[in-house]
Amino acid sequence: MYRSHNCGELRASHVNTEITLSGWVQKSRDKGFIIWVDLRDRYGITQLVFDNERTPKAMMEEAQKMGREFVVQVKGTVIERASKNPNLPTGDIEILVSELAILNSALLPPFTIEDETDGGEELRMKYRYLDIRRNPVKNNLIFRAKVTQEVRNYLSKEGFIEVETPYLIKSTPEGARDFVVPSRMNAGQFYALPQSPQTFKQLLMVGGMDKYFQIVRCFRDEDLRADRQPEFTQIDCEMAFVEQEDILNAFEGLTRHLLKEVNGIAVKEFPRMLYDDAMRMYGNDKPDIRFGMQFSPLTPKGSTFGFGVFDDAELVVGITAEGCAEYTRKQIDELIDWVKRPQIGATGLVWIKFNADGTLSSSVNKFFDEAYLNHFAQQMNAKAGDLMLIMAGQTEKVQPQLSALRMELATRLGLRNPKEFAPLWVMDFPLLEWDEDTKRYHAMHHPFTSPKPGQLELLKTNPGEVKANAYDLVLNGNEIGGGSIRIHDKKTQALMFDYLGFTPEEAKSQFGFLMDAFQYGAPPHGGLAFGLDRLVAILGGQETIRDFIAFPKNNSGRDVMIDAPAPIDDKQLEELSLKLNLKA
RNA sequence: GGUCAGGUAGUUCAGUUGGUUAGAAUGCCGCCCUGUCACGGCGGAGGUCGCGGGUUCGAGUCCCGUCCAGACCGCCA
Repeated sequence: MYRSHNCGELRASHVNTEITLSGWVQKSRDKGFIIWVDLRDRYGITQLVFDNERTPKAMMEEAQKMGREFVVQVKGTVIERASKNPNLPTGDIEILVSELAILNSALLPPFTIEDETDGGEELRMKYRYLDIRRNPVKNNLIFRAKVTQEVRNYLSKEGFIEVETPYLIKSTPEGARDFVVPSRMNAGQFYALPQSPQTFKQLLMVGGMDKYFQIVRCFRDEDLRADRQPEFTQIDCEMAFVEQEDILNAFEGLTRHLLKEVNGIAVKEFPRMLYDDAMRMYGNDKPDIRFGMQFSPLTPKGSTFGFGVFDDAELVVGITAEGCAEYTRKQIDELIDWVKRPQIGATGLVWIKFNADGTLSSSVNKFFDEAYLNHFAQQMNAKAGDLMLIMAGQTEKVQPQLSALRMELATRLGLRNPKEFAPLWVMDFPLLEWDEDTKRYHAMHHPFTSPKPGQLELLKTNPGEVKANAYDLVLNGNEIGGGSIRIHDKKTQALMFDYLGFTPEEAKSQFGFLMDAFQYGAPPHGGLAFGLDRLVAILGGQETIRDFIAFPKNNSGRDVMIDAPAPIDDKQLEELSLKLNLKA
């Protein structure tokens, strides 16, 4: 038996108990006459004690040899400490060791195994197995397990069936780049790893599995970001015989359940917002509604502003930063520089201070007198002490720019409390999106999304105006889930492929299996998929998803621990009927 | 594909206008220490300044190239 207890559970009530513990040496403090060793496992730290009076000389020498991260087993007696440590749950006791076995020695770790490690990202990823010994990473993984457990609890209770769908499927040109896998038995042919189990879950609906879910890995061969991995996990769900309302209710229920069970928070509001309103009021299809600062469109007093920048603009819109009128010129200039950075790309930023004494001053005093500025202040609901920030230009440029500024200001003002959760449904997304590169419309969500009832005809005349039965679940300014009511009849699906520029032959060869299935009694259906990695990170109150993934990829899509991807040898290539064509 | 900021001791970093023997903290090693828990004291070891080329009397520092890693844009239905 390696252990009778773990390293986190012994208390004063265990004094005089004979116990066996196993774990890693966190640190030893050798005072010469006495040696304390912090023994660590997943559950906590327990202090071992060896001293000249009570420990045999040979064991004392053995104890002195133990370095960091040695794996040891001890038998001993729980004793009360002479000096207790209130910072440690086990701080009232220590173990007087009677038997010591070094189970394995350890090289000195390349970074310290502590909450505030001295290790950089790269080292931590190379030695991820050591990193996982650290509380922050370990606790994140445990937290993730809790979330997935509660997802299964809730959905199972609601009658959802967990079904696995294949990972080796077929490549399609729609959407993201596919990871492909060569087929040895079918020379010259390739599987693709799924970007999502979308078509399979729809086929499960045709198969009569009317409530399905799966916690499933998905793969997209696109460039990475801090919050984007080439393989990521979705909570994938689909339901048959449902309307949009049924789906919203079902997954609002799941989200409430998670917030309650995982975070102990009962969400009151679960508001819904139209996509058009989100864009108008927040310039963003995933607004963070933990704070206000809504967009205020500005209109001139008369027929024109008399200020070229505003008069020439498609949209003049501002946000009001409460209590920021005292920002210095330097602070405001810094904000202006911030929005002008290439990443944001704004051409400028107009500011108006509503001073505490009621006067108004601005960067555009030349063009607007105080009465005119007051007109703006009224339009923006500004009051004394507020700072108004205004952008003007093309709607599709100004909206994301001012939205970025809104988020940045909120971060600086401390309005984005990670312990506060504000979920939001954003609904009625456009069905199609114009793509400047290919000069054609693309499905904004995916090509299986159904248009709003009665809008099918509009596709012919005004495709950009067509709204879809599509919805996103937004939490604290992050899209954590998205879904739609699907098309479930062959005719509409064929029509959709036609509008998206597929020839009938292409549609048949790529998605014929789905349209065939629709001919055999496909029920109305719809669903939703949550991005689990991001959801877990947000529920955990953190920005980065990487530390909620046991073995993440780096910025270049590499696993630096196992050093993947890697070349394969010629024999393998030959088996796969592949020839490399590398540029020198 | 692009933009920005990086690569210096095991680790995290500093290094001025190009100028003597490249520093700090921490970790590591040794000795000491009668209750530590961020233990403490004294001493010590530890460097291909990512790599290659160039400018210069002289390069960690300037220039060019390259590799690696990071944030973002494009991309991600």
